[in-house]
Amino acid sequence: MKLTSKGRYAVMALVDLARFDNINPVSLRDISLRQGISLDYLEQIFSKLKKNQIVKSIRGKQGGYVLNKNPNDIKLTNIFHAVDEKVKTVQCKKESKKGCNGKATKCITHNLWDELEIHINTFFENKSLKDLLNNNKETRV
Amino acid sequence: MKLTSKGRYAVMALVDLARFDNINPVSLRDISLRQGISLDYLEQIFSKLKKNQIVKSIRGKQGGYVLNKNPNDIKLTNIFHAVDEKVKTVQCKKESKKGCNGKATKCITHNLWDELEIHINTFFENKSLKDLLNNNKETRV
DNA sequence: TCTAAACTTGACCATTTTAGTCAGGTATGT
DNA sequence: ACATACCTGACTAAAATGGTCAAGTTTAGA
Repeated sequence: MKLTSKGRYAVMALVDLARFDNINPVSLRDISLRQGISLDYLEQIFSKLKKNQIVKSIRGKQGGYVLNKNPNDIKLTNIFHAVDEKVKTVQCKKESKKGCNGKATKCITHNLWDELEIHINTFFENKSLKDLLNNNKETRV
Repeated sequence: MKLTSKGRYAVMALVDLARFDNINPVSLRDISLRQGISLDYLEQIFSKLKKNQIVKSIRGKQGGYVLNKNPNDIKLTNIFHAVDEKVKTVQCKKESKKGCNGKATKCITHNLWDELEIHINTFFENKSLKDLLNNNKETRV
């Protein structure tokens, strides 16, 4: 199981944004340069972040993006949800309470994968942008 | 981030195996039928499980596979490692202690991804086949 | 001894996902 | 008016996924 770069980039970009948006909006071009992420790709990502009210955009010259919430209120789970980075451990539909893979019974390890999904999502729910900013100030290894 | 079916199948197959290998070796054909997994695919998976000493094989008629260890000593992490299901959250090389993506400095969210990786791996290290067997007897929902 | 069941190995492949690129827009501060 | 920046959708090469297929070897049991 691996994290896609869409999710990774989204978080990187938002941390970058959070550090620089104190006064002026931050342009994607700047983020692109600082973080080494393709500008075109960033635009796709920010389009989704905007749809999910995580950032606001200011168009025109001197424009850019600004956080739309307090960094403390932006959890990893919100970011990942916005860019469709989701945790999937089971193939079977969630809705069909019993029966996986067209069988009459629940697959033998169903509970395990549910547990795993919860385990991972808990991590994402407890981690906010604020946490990452602090963490980064310490530049701890 | 999602679990691949190679990893999922490996665990399903081993739980199945653990339940039936008390007396005789279990054939992949049986597992295939019970779990609804392609026989050819199972063969690939068991070849790896065998290389990693998780199962033993008995060839010939009436042959099949048997666990090579106590279910309590087979952790999820062992199974996933055997079938190359690994948790990857960073693109950057582990070895290069400083510097991600060819940059001089660590990427801004590096610590986060490391934490996440540890968080997930901890789950895998603490879960054994034995746990899954018990869990399944209870048939809890 | 013959045969069928079962493991063994390696090549092959269609589909899907990923990680972008490209080409055009539109809005707005100076 | 023009440069800067956001906005949108189509497109695509490469990798990963989730298998299939073919051709073995081994061994129990009739």
